[in-house]
Amino acid sequence: MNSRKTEILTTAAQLFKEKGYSAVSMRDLATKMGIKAASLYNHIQSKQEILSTIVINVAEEFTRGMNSIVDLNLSPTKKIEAIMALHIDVTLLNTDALASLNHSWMHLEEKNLQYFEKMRDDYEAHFRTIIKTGIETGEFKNTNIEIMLFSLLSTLNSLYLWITKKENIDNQTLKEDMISTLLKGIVK
Amino acid sequence: MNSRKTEILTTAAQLFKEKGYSAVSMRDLATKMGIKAASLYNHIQSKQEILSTIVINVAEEFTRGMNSIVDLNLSPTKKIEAIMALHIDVTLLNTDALASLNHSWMHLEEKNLQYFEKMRDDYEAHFRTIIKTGIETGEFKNTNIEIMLFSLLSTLNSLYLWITKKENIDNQTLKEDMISTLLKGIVK
DNA sequence: TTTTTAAACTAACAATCGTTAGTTTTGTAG
DNA sequence: CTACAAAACTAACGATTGTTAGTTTAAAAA
Repeated sequence: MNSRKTEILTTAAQLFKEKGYSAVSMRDLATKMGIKAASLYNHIQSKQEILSTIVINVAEEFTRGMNSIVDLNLSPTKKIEAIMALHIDVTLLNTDALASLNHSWMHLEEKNLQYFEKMRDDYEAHFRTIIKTGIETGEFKNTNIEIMLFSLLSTLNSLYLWITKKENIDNQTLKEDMISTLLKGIVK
Repeated sequence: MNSRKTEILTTAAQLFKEKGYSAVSMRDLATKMGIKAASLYNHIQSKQEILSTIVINVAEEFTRGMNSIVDLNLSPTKKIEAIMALHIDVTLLNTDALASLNHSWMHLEEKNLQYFEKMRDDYEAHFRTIIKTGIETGEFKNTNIEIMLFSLLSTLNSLYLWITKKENIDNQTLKEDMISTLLKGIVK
């Protein structure tokens, strides 16, 4: 639809990735787009709207993905593999937005902040349930569940920092190697 | 030594953890300390000095730790276990500072920025060498080395986000379970 | 050619930023 | 009691912040 607005959002996401939301001024953003700061307001309502659009859209994408996976009739192992594929796919398509999701979400205002935190907590709860089920069925080791959850999530959440440096790895190999490393470890 | 300066640094680290360096004003910091912004300058030279002291100190601690481990006569597996112990110990003692190290390092000025990036790159290179040796000796699987490195590092770097929530886990159990999860995976 | 519309512009606003200068308060050592 | 030093204060600075109001430009529609 409004392609000029899309350009603003993608440019802002790039800048937010480099310096964070607060350190990027509307004049910085305008300069990068080759226009004046005031001109931005022909397309967007506020700086806050830029941030919330970037963060909420990609958060909703994760939420939709997780909700689909939860409903599938799969083993816990296969569900976790599906979650990893979700993260890799979403991260490859929204690398810069994921930097804002990870670093700048706390600058969302009241309403969107609550909405974001709800989605994040629900996501984590679904993930935790899948791991717990895997322990109960005997697929997973009986190690501390929070440590397992945290290890998987922090690696998946950090993907955006690293995924663009490895353009030589194809999507399928990346998924397979990440699944192997995270599920089965690195030692023989 | 100067205890008032130390109070400023720890208070600033708390605020930087919540909102990031750029979003914390000197007036915010002063208010949290119960004084006026101008009074801060009796103890510190600039806002930048606060950030660089916080970040560089803890970065140097990691550098010293890694340099010690590299020199030890240990197997790659044992060296990686030592690195994990290092991260857990440093993170427990400097939780707030690690938030700045992870989120606000890019606001360091020229000289300290280069110094920080050098330490970070050297740290990563040492880590990579240990993994590579482990693959060569047959201790580790022959999976993509960058994926292994990234998985381990991103989990260890994210510890600060999570470690304070788990005060019920004692240090030793935390180390053992993290070593198990990261080295041997979660599936049986 | 005239009209309309999207998207840029200039100029300015009130608020806030990091920081400095100079002064006052407070507690301790002589 | 006096003198001194540490650490607070008030007041203000020039720069930058997000944003608004009103105007001009450029291209498409009539």
